[in-house]
Amino acid sequence: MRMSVRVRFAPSPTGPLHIGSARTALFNYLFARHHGGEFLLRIEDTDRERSTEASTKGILDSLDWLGLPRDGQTVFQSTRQSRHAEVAHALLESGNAYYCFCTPEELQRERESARAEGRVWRYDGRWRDRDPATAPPGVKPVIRLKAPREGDTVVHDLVQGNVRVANCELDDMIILRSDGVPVYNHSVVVDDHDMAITHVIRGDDHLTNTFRQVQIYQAMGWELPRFAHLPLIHGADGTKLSKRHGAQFVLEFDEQGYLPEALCNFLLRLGWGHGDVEVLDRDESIRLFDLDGVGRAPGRMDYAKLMYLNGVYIRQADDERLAHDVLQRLAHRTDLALGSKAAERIRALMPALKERAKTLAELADTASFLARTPPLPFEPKAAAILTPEARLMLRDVASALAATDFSPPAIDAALRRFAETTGRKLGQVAQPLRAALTGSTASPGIDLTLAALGKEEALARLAAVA
RNA sequence: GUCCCCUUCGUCUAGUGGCCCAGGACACCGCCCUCUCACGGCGGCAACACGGGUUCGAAUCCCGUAGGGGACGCCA
Repeated sequence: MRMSVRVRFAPSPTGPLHIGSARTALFNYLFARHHGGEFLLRIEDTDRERSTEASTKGILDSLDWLGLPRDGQTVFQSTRQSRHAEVAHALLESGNAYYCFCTPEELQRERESARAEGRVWRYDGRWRDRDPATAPPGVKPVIRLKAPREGDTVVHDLVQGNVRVANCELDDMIILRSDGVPVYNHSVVVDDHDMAITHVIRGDDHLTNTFRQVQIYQAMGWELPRFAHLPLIHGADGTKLSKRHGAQFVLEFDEQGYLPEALCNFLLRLGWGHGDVEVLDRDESIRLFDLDGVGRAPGRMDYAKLMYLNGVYIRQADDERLAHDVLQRLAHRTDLALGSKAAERIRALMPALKERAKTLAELADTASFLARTPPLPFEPKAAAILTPEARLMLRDVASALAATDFSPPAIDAALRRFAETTGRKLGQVAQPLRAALTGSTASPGIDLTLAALGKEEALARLAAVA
């Protein structure tokens, strides 16, 4: 019988959801859906010092924004500490773990002097076989795993291949702290086992932890999950992604006007490939995604490519959705008159507006002229176009326009006729018009722009400059 | 320092011994379309890290070297 796939995303709530974590979540989600399995969320909040509820909420919000719904209840690791301790004691009883009475200070000292002499330091297992009765008084012990000292530990990684390390390189790890709180590497194993996780898909930074985790599975006689370690995401210069590289948290991308589907598409293609496919929607991603397409080298963040994809998705997006977002982004602007008329104009011009925007922020910006009242602020280039001659011409254009029903085809016909009869090129008419109407030198087609403004507003704007 | 991993155009990748003097996408540069800006179309620039093997034949297999990354906590 084949067990159905069960994966989990396990962030620690110590800050906003990072773009790298978002990709890990995405890959887990796609893998689960592709195989008809389940995608669970576990919040690893055992570090009480650094974990915050605000971070947990931020993670949930980020996952929702990305469109990654979870199956089942969210597991909070902190609620499972007694279970973790129970397993640690079971290991103690089966002889696979032991009490160690070394103090943190003692170990710290040894580590430092080893480092100073350029030696590698590992815990030597001095309490492995020592009688706890000989323990110094007043020292609360930790529990350490009695790890094998001979042979190798091997991880059969679905992405990285078979990775092997000699057991003599690994020391006896602490699984339960002296205060009874379990250690991460131990909690993870117990939780993954209890949650019946079949595939552990996580960042590459956990690969070396995996050896120690495997030792716990083996000591407990538990079946191993399959592991898949995803390469990390770096900044454009190949170093660890940080603030100076640009946005790095999921909700920052939201603020900057990226669509979740664009970010997901970008993240998927960073470190995963399937022939020549570049643009994949969610259904297609689920259909094609599998671990064998994941590369092994770390990827670099490429904001230009993200922006390109964002443009693709904006063009495909529903007009109403975009208009709604634009209105929200414009809501705080005090220089605009955001009434129902403005909203109507923005809706009307959205099909043309979205053709030329790469982000929602840019979309809002290019739509903002529709929500102004004359006199408009003019960009320098636009002001330069509005020469006295141009303004004079605009009077005649206005009366030609006034005679139409203000539908785009009628406007287009009237403008072409005007240009022809006055011996001008269409551009010589359209550009001054655009400047007067929008305050800018770039906008959607002049016929669409005029129609979206409506006859009354358009003529008022022309009158204001003529 | 020790251990582990990685290495195809600037970036993401296709490529699993002959189909590759290496394909696609983004970026960049030209041209076309055109009332502006975008979109779109056409074209261009540009890579198998290096050195040794194995083989009739290597981007693909093996070994070194170099560079990059990650892990080495009573953090997660």
